[in-house]
Order: sequence, then C-alpha cells, then structure tokens
Amino acid sequence: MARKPANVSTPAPRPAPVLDARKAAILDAVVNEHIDTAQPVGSGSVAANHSVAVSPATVRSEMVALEREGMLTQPHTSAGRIPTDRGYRYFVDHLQRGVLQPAQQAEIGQFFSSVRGELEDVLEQTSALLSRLTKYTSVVVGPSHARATVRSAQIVDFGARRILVVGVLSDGAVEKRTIDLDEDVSPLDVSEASVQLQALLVGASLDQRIELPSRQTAVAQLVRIGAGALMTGSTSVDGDRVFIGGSSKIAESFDAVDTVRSVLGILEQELVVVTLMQDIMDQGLSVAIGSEHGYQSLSACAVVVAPVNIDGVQAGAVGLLGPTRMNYREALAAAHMVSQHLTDRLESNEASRG
Amino acid sequence: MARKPANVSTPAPRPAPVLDARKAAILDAVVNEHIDTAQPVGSGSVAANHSVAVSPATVRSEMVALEREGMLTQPHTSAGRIPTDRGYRYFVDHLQRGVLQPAQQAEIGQFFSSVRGELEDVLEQTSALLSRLTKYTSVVVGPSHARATVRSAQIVDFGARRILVVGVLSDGAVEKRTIDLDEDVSPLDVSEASVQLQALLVGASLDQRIELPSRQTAVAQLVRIGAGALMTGSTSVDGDRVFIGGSSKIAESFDAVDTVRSVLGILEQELVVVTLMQDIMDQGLSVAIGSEHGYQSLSACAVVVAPVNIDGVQAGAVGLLGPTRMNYREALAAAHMVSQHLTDRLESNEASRG
DNA sequence: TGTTAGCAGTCAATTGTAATGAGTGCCAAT
DNA sequence: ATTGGCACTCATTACAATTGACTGCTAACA
Repeated sequence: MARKPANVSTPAPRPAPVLDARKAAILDAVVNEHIDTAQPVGSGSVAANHSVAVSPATVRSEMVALEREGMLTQPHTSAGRIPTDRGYRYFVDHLQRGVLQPAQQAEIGQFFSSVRGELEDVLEQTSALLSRLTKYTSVVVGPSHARATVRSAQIVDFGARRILVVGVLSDGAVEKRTIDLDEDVSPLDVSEASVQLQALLVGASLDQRIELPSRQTAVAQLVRIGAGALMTGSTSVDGDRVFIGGSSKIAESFDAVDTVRSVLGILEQELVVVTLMQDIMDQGLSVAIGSEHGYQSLSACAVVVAPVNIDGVQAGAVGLLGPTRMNYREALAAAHMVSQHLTDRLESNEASRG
Repeated sequence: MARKPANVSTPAPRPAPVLDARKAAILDAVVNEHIDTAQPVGSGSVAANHSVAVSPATVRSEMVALEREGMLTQPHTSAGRIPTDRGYRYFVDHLQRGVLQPAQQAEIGQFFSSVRGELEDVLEQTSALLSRLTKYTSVVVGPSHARATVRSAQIVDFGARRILVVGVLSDGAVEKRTIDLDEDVSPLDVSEASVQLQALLVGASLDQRIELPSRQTAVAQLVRIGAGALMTGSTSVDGDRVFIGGSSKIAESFDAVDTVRSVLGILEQELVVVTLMQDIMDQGLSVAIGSEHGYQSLSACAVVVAPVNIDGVQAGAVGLLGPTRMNYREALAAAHMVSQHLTDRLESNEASRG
C-alpha cells in the first residue's frame, strides 16, 4: 500500500530512512517484542525470531547500524535496544493495515447496531467503547455545528426580566442561552418576538449575517437580542463536542507516576487535545509518536487518529492516546473501524435530514 | 460548635472516643504534622510543638495509649506514629471551622460575581475552581430536574419521519429527544401537535402523570409520542448533573501508581461518585475518611462534602476527594464557602423564576 | 503520682561490596 | 559476509555493616 512519506512537523534532520530487508526485519522484531514485553530487546531474542535467520552476532552488527541511523537506542551499555520515536515511525509507516480480532469486530458492530439516542450520547459511549476495546485513552471529537442551519428558534419567558432563547439546529443540536434583560417585558411581546425570531432565523447558518429589524419597538429589541445570543454562541456548543474516555488507562500504561501526572494534566485541557489531533490530521498523518507532536508533556505518548467524514469532508475524529510502545496495529485498526462506523452513521443522519 | 457523634456506616466497634486534653493535643499535633510532611511523626517533634508542654518521654507514653485506642499506628517499630482513619475522624470531629486565606476567599468571591452563562457551565467552572483552589479533585453535583416543571414544549420536524421534541424546564434546563417515526407525517400535523403539546405540558412536572389525548388521529399520536419522550427522559438529563474537576490532582496526591489507578477507575464511574457523596450526606456527615465509606478502592482517600440547598432542601452538593492526609480544614472551608455561594445563586435563580 | 532523663533495643534506610548475568563490541576464523 | 568466541560493561541483586530516628522501659525526681 502506497503511503505518504513521514512528514513530521519539524523538517526531518536526517535523510528519509530506507532500510534493507534485513534491517527492516530486525527493527520490526525489536519493536514487536518491545511492545510486548516493555523491556529492552537483545540480539539473542531477535535472532530467535524466525523471520530473522541470522546469528546474534550479525544482529548485533546490524543493530549498531540501526542505532547510528537513529532507529534504536540503548538504555545503557549492557542492555538490549529499544526503538526510538524514529524507529516507531518507520515501523508504523511500513505496517500493513491490520484486522481486529473477530470478537472485537463483533463488539463494535453490535455497539453501532444497538446504540440509540442523541448524538452526544452516542459519541460519549463510543469513546468508552474504544477505550475499553484498546486499553488506551480514547478521544472522540464530534462534528462542528458551524455548517448547521437553524431549524427552529424560540424565546421562552421566565418572568422577572429573564428569557431563554432556544435554537434547534439542523444537525439535531439544541442551543440555549439565558438572558437577563434590563427592563420589564410583557409576555405578549415575548411570544410575538418568538414568532418573529423563528421566521427570521429558520434556514440560516450560525455564522451567517442576519438582517435584523432596526425598529425601536420592544419586540424588535427582543428579536435582536435573541438572534444575537444564538448566532454568536456557536463556540459554546462546540465545547460539548469532545469526549474523552478511559483517562484511567493512562495510569495503567505507565509505571512512572510523574508521567501519569503530566499526561493527565494535558487530558484535562480538552482544547489542547483537540488541537493536537487536528494538527496530526492536517499533516496527513494518522499517528504521532513521542516528540513528533510538539507537546513536551506527551513525549512518552503516541496518538492515533482517524477522521470522521461527512460528505467526504472531515467533520470529526476519533483518537487513541497511549504509550509510544502502544500496539499500533490494533489501535489503528480499532480507530479506523470505529471512525468508519461513525462516518456511516453521521452520513445517514445527514441524508435523512435532507 | 455542637456536632453529631461520628456515626459511620458500620456501627463503631469501640466506645465513642473521649480524650483528655493532653491526648487530644498530641493527636492534633501528630495529624497536623503528618498532613504537612507525609512522614511518621515522632515523639520529639510533637514535644517540640508549643501546644504540648511535656517531654518526649511523656508524649511517648501518651502515644502508646493513643495507639491502644486505635487513634495512631506505627508503620514499624522504630518509626514515629501516623494517624489511623479513626484518628483522623477524631481530629475532624473536633476541628473548629477554619477560614480560608483572604486570597482564596477573594478568588471565590471574584469567581461568583463574574461567572456568567448557563447553569451547567457555572457548575463545571465551579468544579475547576474548587480543584484549583485546593489541589484536590472536586465533584460538583447540580440540582436534579425532578421537581422542575415544563415551561415550553415543542416538536420540530426534521422530515423523513424524524422529529425532535424539545422541552424547556423551569430551572432553565433544556431537554431534547430525537424520534424516528414509523410512518410519514405531514409538517402541518407536526406543527399542530407542537402547539397541542405545549398546551398540554406547560406547568407539569416531569414525574407527573399527564392526561394524554386518546384519539387516534395522527396529531394525537404525535402528541402522545412527544409527551412520552419528554416525561420519561428525566434520567438522561440528570446524567449531565455531575462535574468532576482536576482528576489529575489524584496523581499528585499519591506516589503509588496502584493507588492512582484504582482511584481514577472509580472517578470514571460518575454514578458511583454521586452515590458515595449522597451516602455521606445521608449519614449527616461532611467528611468520610478511608474505610468509613465502603469503597475498597478509595480506602486511601477522604471525601469532603457540602450540600447545596434550594429553599432549605438539599438539591446538590460539592465535594473534594483527596488522600486521607488531606488538609481537612482548608478543604472543608473551601467546600462550604463554595456550596454557600452556589446555594445563593440557585436560590436567587429560583426566586427570579417565580 | 505523674513526669522525666537516661539508656538499651528495634528496624528502615543507607552505604559498601561482591557476585550475577544479560547483553554488547570486537576480532579472528570460516 | 557471516559467525563463534571472548573480554568487557554495567544494571541488578544479594548481603552485610552502619547509621540514625524512634521506641519502650526503668529508675530517679518533683
């Protein structure tokens, strides 16, 4: 399968890595075993691997070469090798797409055929599913409401100078905004304004400029307030687009409590997480490993992302956050399968909403 | 200040602890120093404390008594003492209400005078505030919607047999439910049903039984569906009442990664957290220490709770989760101050909503 | 009688030393 | 080019000795 060359954010300081078959096999063996055992891998166990039919001594001399090329590193002189971020990168770039275990495939299929309810609930549960399936922390970013149009808008009178503006969007989201007014309004004016607001906004998109009534009547005033509240507020709705599941998995991935601390700290900043995922996708990548994404606190982590599309346009994403020695094959397969299911569901939604 | 005796969930196996002044002072010194240093406290440093004017030898003999009474324990023979859960309990029960540092008081006041927006946003930010202030994980549970009444209800037609039922509640919450119908409906029927639903439901509380139209017309059918969707769905809205802030603080409170793992695992189950807090309050307590709450995974933790009232009835709560050697004084003060502010805000909301 | 100084005893933590063994780099033989 | 052999490195483990922070006990004391 053809694949883009690995363009990481910082321009690669070394030539594009091309390894001969044997080096590649050795690197592969080291990565696989390290992912499995979390221990440095020695020449002996690599040579024992049946896909590398040479002696430990030969493996060793290849390993020094791989180390020179920045693919492997030694924790200390008399230890085996572990992959560098660059080594993982090579591994991932040359990984052929894996397939999930039947049981996991079944679980995902089962989930999407039975899950009901509002989109937010589906996304939240999807995040939990993905995390449960992979043992990594999962991030699900739902579609933005930016392109949605208004299906319904109304103003509800709460009395005591307080009103609530409610908008229903074409993607099924509901936006609300409570407003305290400066002066009394009559219930009749409110309901009249509600009708006018409905007429004014239905069909408009949230970022669209609306021709507001300029009259100085109380009703017109209310309509202006209501429209202003709904149309400027899209950012707030977007705050509810991010679902992080299985944060506790981080503590299971690392032994060093310091690492857990810093990673959890990042996870609490949802905006950072979303930005990170978007950055990765903007580079055309589906994996960012260790130092590749610029976040110091996440240098022990790798992130796997898969876009969720609507009409071929990226509208959301699912991601997995784990240690750099995560099981990329499984993580990629799970993320892709789930993103595909989400894409299907969102597109069918779009379709049925006309 | 009078205080209920400590009735923990399991009936106390020992007599209610009453300590003479000197023992109490020694226990107090041990707890305070242990909270400060996280180390076992020896007789020497207790005797150095100016509120205990006796020699280390005397302190020692008192300490063996305190150990016999289950207030202190020794990690090993030649170490100092650390408080047991029972020791912390005595400490907390005899703690006079502390006052926050002026800077913190100012921050809370500042926060509540400037925070704007929907209740959910306020609660979420409150949780973040509390966690930032105390360095512990915070839990904020908002008021249930059970007693709210319907202010507005409408049905929005999405075409293709799909409708969205939206209800606005008297507490400002908005409930929505997407429904896929079995057969086509005309837009006119939908808007007629919307009007009828509004008339039918406004003023009703969510758990109230509604007299539904029994006619077999399409409109009546829609009204029944809409009413059913809104009235049965209160549990879903309640799912959004819980806001947990600063989970990463857990990792900063413990060195043992195992502890972090199990506590984070609990925190992911919001229902468990809410139940735990409710249990504590139902016992008339404001603190649960270590083994007092029945959760094995939280045996290294203490929970501080403060109710949030509306009209004198408990409607929500704020809580702090930290290690058993948390700073109870500060945590209690912060929780109470914040819960008071929340109570004020919610009651003023109630008032202005009539 | 309650308090205290003194002292021997305990034990975690630290330091030092040695043995172990996994794994390397290098080199000469194949 | 590959490999077996070998000397070397160094984290890890084990063990013993030392240190020092405490204690519990007891005898003297107010």
